[in-house]
Formats: sequence, structure tokens, C-alpha cells
Amino acid sequence: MAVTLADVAARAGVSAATVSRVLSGNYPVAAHTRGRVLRAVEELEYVVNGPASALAAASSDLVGVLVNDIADPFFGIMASAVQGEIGDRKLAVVCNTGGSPERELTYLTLLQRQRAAAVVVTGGAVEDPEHQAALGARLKRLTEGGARVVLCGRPPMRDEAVGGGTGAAGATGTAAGTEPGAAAGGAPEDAPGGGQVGGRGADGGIVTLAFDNTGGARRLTEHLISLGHRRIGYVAGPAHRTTTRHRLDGHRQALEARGLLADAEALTVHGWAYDRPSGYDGALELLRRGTAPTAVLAANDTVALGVCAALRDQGLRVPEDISVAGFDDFPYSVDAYPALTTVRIPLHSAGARAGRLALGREGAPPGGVATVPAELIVRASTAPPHAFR
Amino acid sequence: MAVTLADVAARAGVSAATVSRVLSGNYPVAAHTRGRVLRAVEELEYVVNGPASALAAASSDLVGVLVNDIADPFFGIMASAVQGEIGDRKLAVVCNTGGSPERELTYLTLLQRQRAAAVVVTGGAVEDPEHQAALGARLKRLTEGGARVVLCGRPPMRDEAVGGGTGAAGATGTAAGTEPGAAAGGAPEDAPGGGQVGGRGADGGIVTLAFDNTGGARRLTEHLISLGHRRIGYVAGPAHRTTTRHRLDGHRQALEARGLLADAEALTVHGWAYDRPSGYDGALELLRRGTAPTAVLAANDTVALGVCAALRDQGLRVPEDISVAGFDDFPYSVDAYPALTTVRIPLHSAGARAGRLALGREGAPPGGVATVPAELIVRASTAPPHAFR
DNA sequence: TTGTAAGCGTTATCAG
DNA sequence: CTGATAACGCTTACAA
Repeated sequence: MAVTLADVAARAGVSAATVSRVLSGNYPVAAHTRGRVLRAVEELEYVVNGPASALAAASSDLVGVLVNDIADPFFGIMASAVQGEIGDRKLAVVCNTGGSPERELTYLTLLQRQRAAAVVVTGGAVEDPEHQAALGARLKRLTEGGARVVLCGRPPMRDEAVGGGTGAAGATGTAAGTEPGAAAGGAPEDAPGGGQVGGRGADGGIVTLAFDNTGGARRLTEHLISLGHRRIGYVAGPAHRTTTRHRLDGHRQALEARGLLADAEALTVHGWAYDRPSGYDGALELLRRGTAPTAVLAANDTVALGVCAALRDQGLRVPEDISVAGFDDFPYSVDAYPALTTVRIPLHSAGARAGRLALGREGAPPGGVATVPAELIVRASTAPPHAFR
Repeated sequence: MAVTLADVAARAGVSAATVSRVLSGNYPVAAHTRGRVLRAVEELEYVVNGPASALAAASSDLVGVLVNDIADPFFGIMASAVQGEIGDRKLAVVCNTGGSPERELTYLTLLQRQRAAAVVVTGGAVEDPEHQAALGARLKRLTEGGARVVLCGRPPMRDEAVGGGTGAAGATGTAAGTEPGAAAGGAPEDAPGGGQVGGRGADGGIVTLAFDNTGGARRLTEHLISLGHRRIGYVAGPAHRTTTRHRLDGHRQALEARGLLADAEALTVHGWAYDRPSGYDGALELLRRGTAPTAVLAANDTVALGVCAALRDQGLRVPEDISVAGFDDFPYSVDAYPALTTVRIPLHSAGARAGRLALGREGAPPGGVATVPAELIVRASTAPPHAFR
């Protein structure tokens, strides 16, 4: 485990500096000198010492990607897209937080330690002010250290959390609430307009790609209502997470607009995760609670599959007896039985954009925040309720 | 972007060496000294400089994970399991090779440059001797540099490729062929017994977790034959990949045992990838080729979903008109329509084991090679052909 | 265009 | 148990 720059230099009959310059390629070197150096590199099978060069250059070619679980398609697709953008020159360090706030912080510190060039944090945030503050602090340190930070799939950090910018450039974006459409339904937590981290352009600001979870959920519930459903169950994701709440918010906005909000509470259950068992158990719980709903919304497609399985096991047909809808439009949702009505979020393109943003290959959106649209996809798992047939 | 060890040392009124010792914790330090140091670290929000310590210690805490595509559940599940094992102390660098040999090599070099502590290479290998040689060379360099290398989901490297061990310890394992059961069917390429990289115990040898693709495929085809199928189509994966070939091998072994090998060739098509479109197009192609098969086997579950979709679009019912089976038993395969008959490979536990092996937390299996079993899972997508009903 | 030399921030070896 | 002090291998002004 040897062969260093010096060895190559010796072999090529040049100085170490020259070899370094040839290898990094950002400095003029005579063609024939470069040739000799390159040959020496080949012959010696020289491979740069990453840590050493990172130390000297005060920068590494690592890009951190925080995900809940890389095996979950929601995160897998985004991570894959990020990876696709950063290509061969940078390396993606993916960290499974399992949705744990502590691990999120731990990994952020680990990435800072590695002097990561950028960090992409994917998926919803935990809505604990304390954690938000700690997170903001970590993120701020990261950006101060020169790392680019991109949030993909969660709302922007509040200024308080991330400790204000240099002042001047930190323009308050145009969005009124945490998420588009949030104002309409009046989720109390969404409170004050503004107060978000602005896009300090290409310099160290945090850039956010928020998902329109609220709007998507609203349209989904509107679809169900227009089909004739009045009692709509909801197997939500884990509580205290932005994704869970925003989707619920959208659902409730749609209900409220039709005066259906009254029993929303009784028709909602929270799962422990965005997984199939949560859907299965949630559906059973909903069925247990007296008058059954005519339709069930799930936290996402995976949960919806669990809901369908539970319903099937109870002898109920989907959508004849009860409609089911998911969220996210995972690749396999079209092949499920029945094909899932859902809300598509362009995870791949969002992840790719996050990757470009992380590399600085794309400019930050105005205000540092962009919203990724969510599109209603109607398939076979939703139909009018019995009464309407 | 400052605060170094020296700063902490100054603040705590000790030497840099002491701070280093407190932080790495592997050296006796007086309790109260440690306390002072720790407080200083807190106050200064000190974060170790990873590259610097990696340089000085000649070791990093990065573990490389090579996958075709992290968005593919086959790889996502394994990567997640690896990640789960390495936990917070090591960081997983996941590299999407897209199945490209060049990128595989490139990433291996990149990981060597980072002085990765270990590398886990997942999924099938490309069966090009030239590439195998290049790959062996890279892997050898890696192990020589002290990195642990684990192959998960592909057959062991040949000794030639990886350039023999120190001799003595490189015992030839007990397996006879590249994969268990391979000998029975007589795939010519599987040729000579032995010749594999032995398990040099805990020291730098390459450890392999091979999947029993051949055995699984054989059992799957036997299942179909026992159902009464005689014309079995096969939408295989990309050619020249071990996974593709081993599964095909198993299929053919089963056919040959019943004298059904004759039109196997005409009933086989190769897709471009292990994806849905390949399944869709492959099924169409199969239908186009004259006498339709009564059952179709797919390269994996994702491909099988594509096959089902194509069949459905052609007005054929699965399994009434034609049976379909997949491979891998992805989480959603049970929820597909119809629920997929498939072969389960315990991807999660295999990945977890690979992770432990990579960390040296688990001893290498005898011979350095272990085979992960594959289990036939019969569900609704396979049934007797018309003639047998 | 190329060489020289001073760091970069830790770890590890030796004394004390 | 603690403190100097060399490495570690590369980058980058600064010279030549």
C-alpha cells in the first residue's frame, strides 16, 4: 500500500507539483511532460490518496444523501436520481436515518466531518421545534463550511432554525405558507407567512424542493367526494412528520369545503411507518370503529397495498365494496390489484434536480424554494360507492 | 470553517495529542482531563476533520456499496441491509453502476482512492473474461490496501482473475461448480471444479455470498412442468450476466430432465434490463413467434409485471390463459395482479450478512464462499394449462 | 512551464 | 497519564 505522488514524480523525472497539476488538470503543463507523467501513473498503477488531497485542498468529493430507508422506493428513486446527476466524479454517501431525528443529526455531523461537498436531505421532517432547531444548527454549520445543502421533499427551514442569513440577500420567498395551498385550509401550525430561508443564490444558502403534498391530497379527496363518497377513512403516516401532516391537511381542506370535516377525526388512524403492515392494521382498525367508510385513503401506495390486503382478507372487494387510494405513484402501483388511484410526485426528476442543485450545476429557484407539483392519477381502485351505482 | 484540534487543546489547556486520545477513546486519559476536553469540544462545536484523520491514520470509515441501480428493489433492499449493519460509525458510499463494466471499474478505483475500509459488490457480474480480469485486478489492489471485499449476489472470482493468494491459505472450497447444482445441467461455461478464491479467514481475502439462482430457477420450472406446462417461454435478463445465465441454466436443467429442451431456444428472449418494459416487449415478442407458450417465466418480478401487463393488453388472462412467474419475490409481488409465483431470495439477510462480513464482524465462511438459498413461492399467477383443466 | 517548500489537521512514536 | 514532534500525501502560493 504505497506508491505516492513522489514515486510517480520520480519515475517521470518531474516534481511532485507537476504530477499533481497533471492529475488535477486545472493548470497548464507541457504536452510531453504530461505524457511522461501519465505513463508513469499507468505503470505504477498510481491512485490518488483521497484523504490527503481532501486535506490539502480542504474539500472532498463526497455528497451526502439522507434518506429514511434506501429500500423504500420513495427514497430509492430520489437517491438514484441524485446519484445519476453527480456521476463519477463525486461519490454519494447514503445514510439511512430510519426517520429518527437523532440519526439525522448524527449523520449530518458525520458528513460534516467528511467535509462533504454537499448534502441532500430527502423526505419529510419531524415536526419537533427542538429537533428543528438542532437540525437548523447542523445545516448552518454545513453551509458555513462551504457545503451546499438541498432539502428535497420537505418544507423549507424557518429562518429562526437556521439562524438568519447575512441579512441583505435573504429575501423572503413568495409563498405564503409552509406549503402551497396550506393557507386555504387553515392548518394552525402553518401560521405566519414568510420567515423562510431565502435563496442566497449560488452561495451557501439552503435550497428547498418542497412537494405539493397538500395540494395533491386535496385533489385526491375531491376526486373521492365527486365520486359520491362521504365517509372517507384515512390511514395516515406516522404523526409529527411534515409529509403526514401536509397530506392530512389537504384531505381535510377538501372535506371542509364540502362540510364533511365533522367525522374526519374518527375516520383517521396513524400508522407507525409508511409500510404495508401499517396499512393492513390501519384498515382493520378503521373497520373495527363502527360504521365503515366507503373509501380509504392511505399515507402512500405501500400503505395502500396493505389496506387492500386487509380489506380483501375481510371479504371486501376493492373498489366495489370500498375504494382505496394511495400516494406517490410507485412504479409497481399500476400493476397492483386493483391498479391504484394515487397522486404522482415526480420523484425522479425532483431527485435529479436536487442533485444538480447540490453540485451547483443549476441555479437556485427564486426565494430558494421551489414546489414540486403533485398530479392526481385515477385508476381502478376508486369507484362510486354502492349508493351511487 | 476553522476550529481545529489545536483550538480545542488550547481551550482545554492540554496538548493536541491528548485531545486526539480523548476523542478516539482508545487510550487511557485521566477522567478529569477527559472532562475538560469534552467540554471544550462542546463549547467550540468541534468536529473532527475526517480527511486529516484518515490521512494520519491511513484508514477511512467509508464502505463502498456497488449496485446496478439503487432504485431497483433488488439492490435497494441489499444496500439498506448493508447500511443497517454498518450503522453510524461507518458511512456507506453507494455507487450506481447501471450494470456497466466500465463504471464498475471506475467506482472501484474511486473507492480505492478514498481508502474505503470495505467494498460490497452486489448483483450479477458481466461475463466478459477481459472485464473479469480487470475487475480482479482492482479487487486485488483493494484487498492489498487492507480493504475487505465482499461479493453479494454473484459467483466467486476465479483465482486467475484475482491473481492467486499467498498460496498456502487459499484453500479451494468444497463447491464443485460456479453455482450449486450447475454440474447437474452441464452448462459448459461452468467448466472446471475449484479454482475459486479461498477464504483467507479474516485477512484480506475476498468473501463471496453467491445466490442459488440456478437451483431456484430449476425448482420454478419443475413447478410449471408439474402443473402440466410443456411450452414454457422465458423472458430473460440482459445477456452475458451471471444472474441471467444461472437462472436460464436452472430453467434448462429442469426442461432437459423432462426432455423438453428442444424448443427452449425458440421460447427464450432476452430483455435489455431487469425492468418492466423488457417484460412487456419480451412477452409481445414471444406471442409473435408462432405457437404461444402456456407459461412465461420472467427474469425477475419486475419483468414479470411487464409480462402480465402485455398479456392483459392482448386480452389474455393470467393464469387462466397463460401462467406467469417471476423471481426475487419483491415486497410488492404479493400484491400484484395476480399475486406472483416467484422464487424468494433473502435479499435483506444476505445484505446484512455482507455488511457484517465487510466490517469483519462475522467470520468468512469455509472456502470464502457461502451460498444463499432460493425458495420457491407459489402464488396465484401460475396454474395448470387449459389442456389440464 | 516547472520546481521548491510551506502548510492542511490528525495520529502515532517517544520521551518525560 | 501527558506532551513534543515527526510523519501522512497532497495542494498551492511563490520562485525560478
